[in-house]
Amino acid sequence: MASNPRLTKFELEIMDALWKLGGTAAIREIQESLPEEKRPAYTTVQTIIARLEEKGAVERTKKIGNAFIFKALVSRQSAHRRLIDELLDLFGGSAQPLMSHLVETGKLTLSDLREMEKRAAELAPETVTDENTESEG
Amino acid sequence: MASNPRLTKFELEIMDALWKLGGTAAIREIQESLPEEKRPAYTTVQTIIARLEEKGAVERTKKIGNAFIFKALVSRQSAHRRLIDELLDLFGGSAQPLMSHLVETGKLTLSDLREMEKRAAELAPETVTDENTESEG
DNA sequence: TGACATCTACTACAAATGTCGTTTTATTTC
DNA sequence: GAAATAAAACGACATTTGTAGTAGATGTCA
Repeated sequence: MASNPRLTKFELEIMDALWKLGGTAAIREIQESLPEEKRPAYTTVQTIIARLEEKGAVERTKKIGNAFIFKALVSRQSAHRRLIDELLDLFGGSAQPLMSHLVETGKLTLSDLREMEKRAAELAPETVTDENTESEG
Repeated sequence: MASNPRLTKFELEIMDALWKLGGTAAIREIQESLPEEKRPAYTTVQTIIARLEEKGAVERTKKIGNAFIFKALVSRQSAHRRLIDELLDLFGGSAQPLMSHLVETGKLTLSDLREMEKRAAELAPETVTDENTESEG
């Protein structure tokens, strides 16, 4: 589980581009996949990729023409997990205050919650009926 | 809504100390309220407070002796909101992927969700019965 | 009022981040 | 195999963040 490095916002954006390209791409592809308005210079992307390489977030696989092809080594999933964990840390490690916030600001609706409940129920077969919910044996 | 500035991790920690002290305190108090293991030098706290001042997150109110008393201008609430919004941005603005993650990693349990549901129901009297819940607009 | 304790103001500095430009090297094409 | 092209390597610079030292102002106490 070693590498799940801390990535900056910008690094995340580059990773996101890479993920969207299927997890494997050349620098030029990545650069050109970014929205024109905020498209950094080729060498900027190059620098970021180099840093991502140092951090173990991507690696170069083969060469096509004279360009290296890079592959994502961290998944969107794990990058997201990392972000979330860091946020939770700031909230004292618990997800509840975070939830409250989302509910209070309308970012989470009742039906979102119901969906989640189903999912949680699947993952935790422990689910008890209703009144029966006390102490375990 | 002007001031809800981006704060760094460290700045957040200092703000947290300040909030815990009731939102108003002198630098010395803040510094000494931090856990010994990771207590920065007095002047370090001073520097951070100065930066927080520039960012409009705190202001100096009065003087007691020769020390300034600082007051938090951003609430824990709004600082948290800011953090969450930024995280959500990275998730494409929607809270659901975030939720899924929390559920899947066990950070959120069924009963957490049930709690939240109650809260949501209170906030949104719109609550629909069950089957009636689909598409609109 | 002078010695001492505290603060504030100012300065400094390294590491991380954002953002390239230039030089070198490899590839392709006559 | 030399010119044109594209990419890689390397280096650079401003800003932000983490971290603190020092000098000068201010308050305190005998």
